[in-house]
Amino acid sequence: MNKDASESLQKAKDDFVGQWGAMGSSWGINRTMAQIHALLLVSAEPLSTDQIMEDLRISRGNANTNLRDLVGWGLIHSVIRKGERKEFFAAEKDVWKIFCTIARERKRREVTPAMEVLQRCAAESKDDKSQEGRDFHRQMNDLLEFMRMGERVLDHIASSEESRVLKFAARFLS
Amino acid sequence: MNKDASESLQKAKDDFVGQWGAMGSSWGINRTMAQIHALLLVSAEPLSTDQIMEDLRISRGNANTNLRDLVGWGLIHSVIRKGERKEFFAAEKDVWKIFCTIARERKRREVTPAMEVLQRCAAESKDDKSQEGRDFHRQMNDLLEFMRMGERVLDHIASSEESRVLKFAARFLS
DNA sequence: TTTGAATTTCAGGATATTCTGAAATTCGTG
DNA sequence: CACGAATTTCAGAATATCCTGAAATTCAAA
Repeated sequence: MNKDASESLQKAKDDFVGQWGAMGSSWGINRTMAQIHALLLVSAEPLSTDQIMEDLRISRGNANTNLRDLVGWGLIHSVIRKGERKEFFAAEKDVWKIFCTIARERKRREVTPAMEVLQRCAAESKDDKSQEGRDFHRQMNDLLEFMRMGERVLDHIASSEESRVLKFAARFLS
Repeated sequence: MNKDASESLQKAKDDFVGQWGAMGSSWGINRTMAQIHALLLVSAEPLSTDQIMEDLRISRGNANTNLRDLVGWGLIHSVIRKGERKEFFAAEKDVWKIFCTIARERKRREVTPAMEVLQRCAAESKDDKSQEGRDFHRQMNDLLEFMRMGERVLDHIASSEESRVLKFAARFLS
């Protein structure tokens, strides 16, 4: 992963990349994507597609697809080096920024569509006066309201300074 | 799903169950499990395995496995009716409680193991004095610290009254 | 415009996950 | 006990997801 790293450091990095990749699955992220992200997270220098292929023993197609997806998420970006023809990739390393990016993207990809479903189901049952109907409508609205609140809080967190959020968290915990 | 529900209400419920199931995938939950949960969430009465099989058109084995998993998550519980031999299932419907349950379980199943990995990687690189080594160690610790903070906040949220949390959220948002 | 390195695409193969259905087991009841 | 309803288990089938490798495409440099 980096020729300068000592053997034991290299082992620790490989460990991280491997484990982080395995974790990806349970988070609904494919293994390769999580591994590439982990690899770039602990790489001192930007890496080329070929370096990533070699390091993780994966095909070019696989590397390319997942790199594009990671760029799409905003978790990595490409780096162009003077005089070099090929593209390199580097990960955002600031944990707070990573968190905000993931929160923003998961909201866009998963939370918003879910809320649209709830919205529609609530609307469809608005005029049903039976007990069943009222209960269902209530349940949809409860879920909706909860998610709206969560969304607002996350938006606010993601658009605040880390220090301000931490200060608030500290106050909350005390 | 319930013989009393009007046709349009029935359609809204089916819509919810179907869509919620599809959503499950992107949240790393299998479709059937999400569907069963959705079905029980909007069912006025507890349902038996056979009713669930019929409603969702799934096999007994599938129904049984996923019901057990949902019980394991604490999202549903079985209901024994006097004089009835078979088991019925009902979902917790309070949104706040559902949230706390999911937060607790995902923490146990996903966050804690991830933190153990980070902990180990940080330890393995503690004595490496190279720049590479220091950077890696720092990165592991940053991630770890961030997750610890998140964990503490979530724990605190999940063990507080909903009203207290909402009050704090309101203050944060203002 | 030509050349070839770099990147992208995607059909088909490889894996992983989920589901079925029936047999095995459990367990309340007579 | 013996019966049979209810539940559990699990091998194999069905499906969904991911990966490979090679051909097609893009694009900078000459």
